[in-house]
Amino acid sequence: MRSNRRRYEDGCAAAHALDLIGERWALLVVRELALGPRRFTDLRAGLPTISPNVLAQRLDELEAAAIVRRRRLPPPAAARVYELTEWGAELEPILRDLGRWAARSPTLGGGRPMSTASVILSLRTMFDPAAAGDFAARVALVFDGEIHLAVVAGGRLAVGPVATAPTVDARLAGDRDAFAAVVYGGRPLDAALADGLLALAGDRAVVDRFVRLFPLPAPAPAADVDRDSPLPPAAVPPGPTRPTCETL
Amino acid sequence: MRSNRRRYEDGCAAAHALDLIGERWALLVVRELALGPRRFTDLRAGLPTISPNVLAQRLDELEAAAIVRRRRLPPPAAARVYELTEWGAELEPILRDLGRWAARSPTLGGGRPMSTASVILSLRTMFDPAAAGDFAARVALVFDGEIHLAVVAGGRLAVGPVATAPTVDARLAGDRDAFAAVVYGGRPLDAALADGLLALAGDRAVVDRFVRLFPLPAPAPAADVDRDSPLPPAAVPPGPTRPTCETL
DNA sequence: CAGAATCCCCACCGATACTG
DNA sequence: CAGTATCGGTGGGGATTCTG
Repeated sequence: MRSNRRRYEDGCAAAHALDLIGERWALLVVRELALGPRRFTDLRAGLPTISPNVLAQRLDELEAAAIVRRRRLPPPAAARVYELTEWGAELEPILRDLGRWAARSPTLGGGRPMSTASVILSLRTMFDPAAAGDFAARVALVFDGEIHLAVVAGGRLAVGPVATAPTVDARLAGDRDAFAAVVYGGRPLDAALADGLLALAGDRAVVDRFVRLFPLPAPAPAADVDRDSPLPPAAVPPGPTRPTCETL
Repeated sequence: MRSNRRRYEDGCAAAHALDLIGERWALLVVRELALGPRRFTDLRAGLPTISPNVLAQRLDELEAAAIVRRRRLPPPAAARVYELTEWGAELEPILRDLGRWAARSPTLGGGRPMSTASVILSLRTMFDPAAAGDFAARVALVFDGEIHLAVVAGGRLAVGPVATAPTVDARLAGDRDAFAAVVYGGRPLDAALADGLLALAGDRAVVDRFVRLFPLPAPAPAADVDRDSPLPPAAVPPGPTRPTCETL
């Protein structure tokens, strides 16, 4: 049954990549695993609308492709967890590039819920060194009790989960989506604090600065309404050939 | 009908990217357009197993997403062509990264046919500056009568279609897959020339060197046969947290 | 030749129920 | 908690046909 899996019979390596992670949900499972091992139920929580049978099938396929490894934790936490292999973890930059590209989509709509992994990875994706300058800070983000440490220094950002509460300049806890609305939706921090969706401890000025380090890029032009425009915005020589060697 | 398109209701930008280019065949259509405008029939030739209705639907969706633009060529070539928008063309680096990642797949199998676009893009993907050193050359690759010029200089490669025959050090014409077998399959050039699948003109030594500029990386470890390995190769602290801030 | 329309079929997906 | 079983819906594969 597994043998008649639908495949592109194409020698292109990118097509093979789609054979491995092109099925529905596959890349989002990778996203959910990007910050560390997760249990089956954790994955369901991060992907609220996936069916359990589909998730199980994707995990089987990703394991067969050597992207995901299945592991049983030693007692007493006798749980089964899934984690990325070293090679599978190399998909994270691609995931970031996809996110950075799609952030310019003219059809991107905001306001939809994000998983914790999405929020943390989006910070890695959208961090702007120019916006950071020589700003330096340590900020803790707490969502669903999970602590994530963000360290900004030297125009770089490192952010990810930590096991124990670190010493920080500020700590922001509460609702992921409220946090995303402040960082990406331009919602005032005061508003999120006022309705109790976020709670702040420590240096307020640091947080005010921190949430502005992740600017959204300007969207690309939307699709033209009238199709078959005889002349494109920039004149292009007719025909299927376009020299691309002008870079040398 | 088009309104209930299946979508991830997920605020993550990468999920939105998959809403746009995650459907089956979508990214391969982008691949076929990466080297310039193509007609419907050209696309079918590069994607031999796609159904025409599916291709038409993907083109509609990609156009609605502002990734593809539809254009009617002026007479006398009264043909309709599809081309990437500027924003759509920014998917090419992601396509390359995907190909470079998948080239390490333990389940990558060779020998399947590649479209012309795949072959040319694969050269951009797998070009190794270290292998090139200070080698410099101009090589023409002719597949199905389409001329592609590859220029190697200063540890860089530029390759793409050209309209008219350029002055080159060497010229290789014939079968795409035979060319791929020489570059990626380690097949001796002599064998391909002997079959008549490839024809060489100009400096043979240049071609011998050129085809070695695109080394395949070593594959990643395959999936472990015994699942639930209690201890992974490298000991990992149990639990869903893994600090990732050690880079600072 | 370009591409839209139609048919059938099946694999996949989604949802719910169920079980060790 | 970690999946499996089942069933209905749908989108894709493939073939064919039609039209400009």
